[in-house]
Amino acid sequence: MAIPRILVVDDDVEMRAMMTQFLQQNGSIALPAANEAEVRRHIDGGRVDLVLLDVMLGDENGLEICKHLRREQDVPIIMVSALSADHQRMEGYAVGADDYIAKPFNPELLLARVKAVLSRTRRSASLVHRRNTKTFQFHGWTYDAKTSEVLSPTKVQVALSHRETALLQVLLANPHIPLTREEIAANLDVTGEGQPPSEATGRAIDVLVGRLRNKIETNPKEPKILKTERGVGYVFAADVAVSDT
Amino acid sequence: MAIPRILVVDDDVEMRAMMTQFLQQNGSIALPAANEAEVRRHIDGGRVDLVLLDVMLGDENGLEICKHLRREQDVPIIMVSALSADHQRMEGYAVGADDYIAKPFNPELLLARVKAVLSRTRRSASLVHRRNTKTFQFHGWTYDAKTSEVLSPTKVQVALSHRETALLQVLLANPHIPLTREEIAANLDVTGEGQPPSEATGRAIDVLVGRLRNKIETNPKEPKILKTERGVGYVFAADVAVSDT
DNA sequence: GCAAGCCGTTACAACTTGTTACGCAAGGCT
DNA sequence: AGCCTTGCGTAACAAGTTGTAACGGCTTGC
Repeated sequence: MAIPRILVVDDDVEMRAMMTQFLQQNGSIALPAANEAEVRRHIDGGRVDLVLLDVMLGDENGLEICKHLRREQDVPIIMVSALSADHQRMEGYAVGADDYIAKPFNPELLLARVKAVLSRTRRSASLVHRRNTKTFQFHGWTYDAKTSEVLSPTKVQVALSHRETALLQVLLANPHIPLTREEIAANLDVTGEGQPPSEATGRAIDVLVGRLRNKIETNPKEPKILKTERGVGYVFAADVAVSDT
Repeated sequence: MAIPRILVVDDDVEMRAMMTQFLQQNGSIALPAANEAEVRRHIDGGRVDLVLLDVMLGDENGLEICKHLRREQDVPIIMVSALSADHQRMEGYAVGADDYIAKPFNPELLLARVKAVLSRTRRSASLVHRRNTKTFQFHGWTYDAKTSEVLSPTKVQVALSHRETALLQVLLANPHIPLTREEIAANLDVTGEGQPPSEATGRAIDVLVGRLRNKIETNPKEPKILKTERGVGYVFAADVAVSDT
């Protein structure tokens, strides 16, 4: 990320000065504010990556401001307050704060928590776009997670059904790790997005595995990729190379 | 989001039992683990939305595990520890933890912080996930996006197929807006997660609409909810109330 | 009114997918 | 070694899903 812009909201001038100065020394841009109007101006106007919001702001209330912000904004908010009782903290979380830090605090710790919230925001933002854009390669085969297409070593497309695709995804995510039928079933249903609420019972997984083998094993009688772990379950026994697209 | 799946990592059996039980009572799925191997197994295998990670795990170290996970995973991690000195907390944040909670802790506060981290993750992620936490009401009917369940005005569950559910979702997202067959088909495939790459041609949508009407219209011959827009397509003609879950 | 579309509906066929049953193979036990 | 129990592969089946096609009624414009 670029240099983070942090809005410091506190009506105590000294405290605000201390915090802004400290943040700036540690590589952030710190913007001061003392009331809701100023907060709003900054957020609506420029980019703000995180808000450090004091709870007691003269005749205004940080909790209220947080609640208002949450109604329309996803901006990360860390509440800062001398009110450190559990129920007061929980009130902060209840109105949508990402963290709640009691005063007085260790500035280094504040910085650590700011960084934690910022990196969680960043990681989550990039995740979604990446997740479905991967390509898996194993034993010459290719599985494209975006299109759910499977290509044989000779680059011929092979048609897999819903569940076969889901099974392959589960297996690809766990190469060389033996999975029980229960584990497979549970993850299959997750992939299926709740449509079939049936956590497949009986021998369904066995049959499914057999069908997948028929499609992706050169010799289904002697599986090289999807091996049986007697008494346990199944293993995806090939090395998997994952590449972003 | 669907029900959050939380991995509880602690080598103290009682503590782990307390935490898992509490989380489950509060609407999460809690998965127990006691060492890095088990953690890895769960994370690689199934979906895990958040990890509650104890620092002192017999001869293993939660900080190390956290560091390892962060090398390849974006999964949210909350460290839990009896080590509550500032430098110990900061060590937790330094290895990539999203939060650091000192033992002993108030379970309610733990829950609040878990929720805070999860919702930060969710907010930063995408609308797609958010969409699945809602309940839609129209004409006495209820559609729960989480479970894909449909309840009739008399609260009897009605079974919809994959595509019928997908169709209903598309319509619910566009109340009172006439949609062409092409628009519907395109959105159906998005919902279907790329499995059937067929952008349903011909009269498929008509038939699908007919089938859905048979299930959710009091009198399918005279549709009050899913109306036909002659020469255009179809409209979801009921008011929709959306509520978060 | 009448013809041309447009739409509802039924019938059908292709697929998918879980269940059952049968037979073979792998280990364990004596 | 030989037998026996248990687990696994798979073929056959049944239930359900979903797109296509065809027929007939209804609307619309002339």
